[in-house]
Amino acid sequence: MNELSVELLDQLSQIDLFAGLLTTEIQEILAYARPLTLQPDAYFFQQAAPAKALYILLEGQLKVTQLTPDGQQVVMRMVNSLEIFGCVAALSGGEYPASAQATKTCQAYALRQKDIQMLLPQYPKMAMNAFQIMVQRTHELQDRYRELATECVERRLAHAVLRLVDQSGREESDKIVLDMPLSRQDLAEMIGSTLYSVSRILSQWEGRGLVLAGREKLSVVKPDILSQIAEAQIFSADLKNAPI
Amino acid sequence: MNELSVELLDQLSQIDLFAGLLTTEIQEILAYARPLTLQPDAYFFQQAAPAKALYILLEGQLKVTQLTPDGQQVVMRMVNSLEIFGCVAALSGGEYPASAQATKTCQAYALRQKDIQMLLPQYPKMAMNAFQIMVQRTHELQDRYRELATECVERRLAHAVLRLVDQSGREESDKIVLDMPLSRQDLAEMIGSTLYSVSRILSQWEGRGLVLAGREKLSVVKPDILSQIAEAQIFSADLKNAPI
DNA sequence: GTCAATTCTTGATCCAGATCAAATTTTAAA
DNA sequence: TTTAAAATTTGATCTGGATCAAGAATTGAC
Repeated sequence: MNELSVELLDQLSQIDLFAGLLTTEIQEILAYARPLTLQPDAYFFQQAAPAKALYILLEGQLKVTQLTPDGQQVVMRMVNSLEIFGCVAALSGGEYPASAQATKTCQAYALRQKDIQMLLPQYPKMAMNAFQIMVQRTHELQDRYRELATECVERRLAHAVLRLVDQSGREESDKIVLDMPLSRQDLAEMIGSTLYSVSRILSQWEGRGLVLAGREKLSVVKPDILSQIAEAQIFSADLKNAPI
Repeated sequence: MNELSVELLDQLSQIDLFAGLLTTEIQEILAYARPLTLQPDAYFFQQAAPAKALYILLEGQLKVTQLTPDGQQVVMRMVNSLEIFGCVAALSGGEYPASAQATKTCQAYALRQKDIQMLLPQYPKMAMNAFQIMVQRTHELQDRYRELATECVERRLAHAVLRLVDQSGREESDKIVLDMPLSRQDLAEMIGSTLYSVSRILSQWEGRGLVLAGREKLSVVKPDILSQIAEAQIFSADLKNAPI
């Protein structure tokens, strides 16, 4: 349909789903895609809605969350540029198991389920990529599950922050800035804790010069120490009786 | 290679991975598979070993576990007859993210990674199935993650027991028997708790006539009440002050 | 600027469930 | 049958982190 710019195509070929495909093939596939823009806080889809489309995020950021029957929220995943989400829709078809809500202004492509079903057999390479992505996703989720089952809140928070740094950290001279609105509540929902516990730990980290925390802002000053906390080389508790 | 019996082929066609395939196709695929038998407690593969094969469980049962750096175990999944496991190996190739240990005598087929890579494009239907299975797996894992993040031990245990009932419960006249060695420790590892907490809850359930618990044995007498506990319709705590 | 709405901090308290410590029961092996 | 090993129960205690409560800081609207 629409002609895609060279830069855009260059971006698109970086998407895992399209790895190894020719740009002409990507164009053929995207002929079926519908572009859309969402403002922060808007939803791509809501939990339990019929899964109609898979999305490719071009620009922006969003979170995938599940709501429990009693209203608690759990953040399953943060999605960044050039990642796909709503994969369940791709084939299984049922309902979205979670909601997807923009945390920044988002530009994305939507691929309808019936188009995907038609396209996947036509582009086996893409099917393989999709499979690969799901395996990867399961793998990550397993790690987080183990983390939640066995690690204390401080370590889980360290892991979560480091993951965010990896995914969307912008390096400045003396720190790594997380360019997104990120409340204590958000962090708590990522690690299965409460905003109070997160606040306490961040305050303590800030006191030790590991991070800079503001209202819905966070920068990491010493990622290496954070890694040590995440990997249990060091406990904050150890510092209490540490020699000066 | 080997001729497969009619009964076996009938069983095999029930496997999700082979859904929609012709029995001749299944035979072609399984020509590449290597059959193997494992005694209880033996490992199909260990965590961090190079992922060389995907397995199809014909008969028996096993558990997929992750070990934390400090030696705690987490049960990621119980695998029953006609399910596949070690899917990571199928494509991504890296290392097994978990170990697979037989809990009963197991009969399985192993499909080597290189054979899978060759077969998948040849049988697009199978590739679709594999994808579907991974989506399903992710879905389940998400649910368990949310459960772990938000629910109390008693409810998580109820969920876990009901899942086991679904997967491998054998119905008797007055109860549903879980035909597998199942220690308090095993259950604890499935829900991210301790054997002490599990023991206390099972004792309490037994006192209320919901289950029959023995050494490495468990039967469910009132699955409906267990469902209510799992879904928080009822709390054990409520009973303390309940009218007689 | 002022005001109101959010978000965040921090102290105080509480509790589910982990940990510890002994029995006790079950099972299997000698 | 005796005995030892493993699994389980159950009481006692402890504690990480949730919950509650009350300000303080930040932000945006007017």
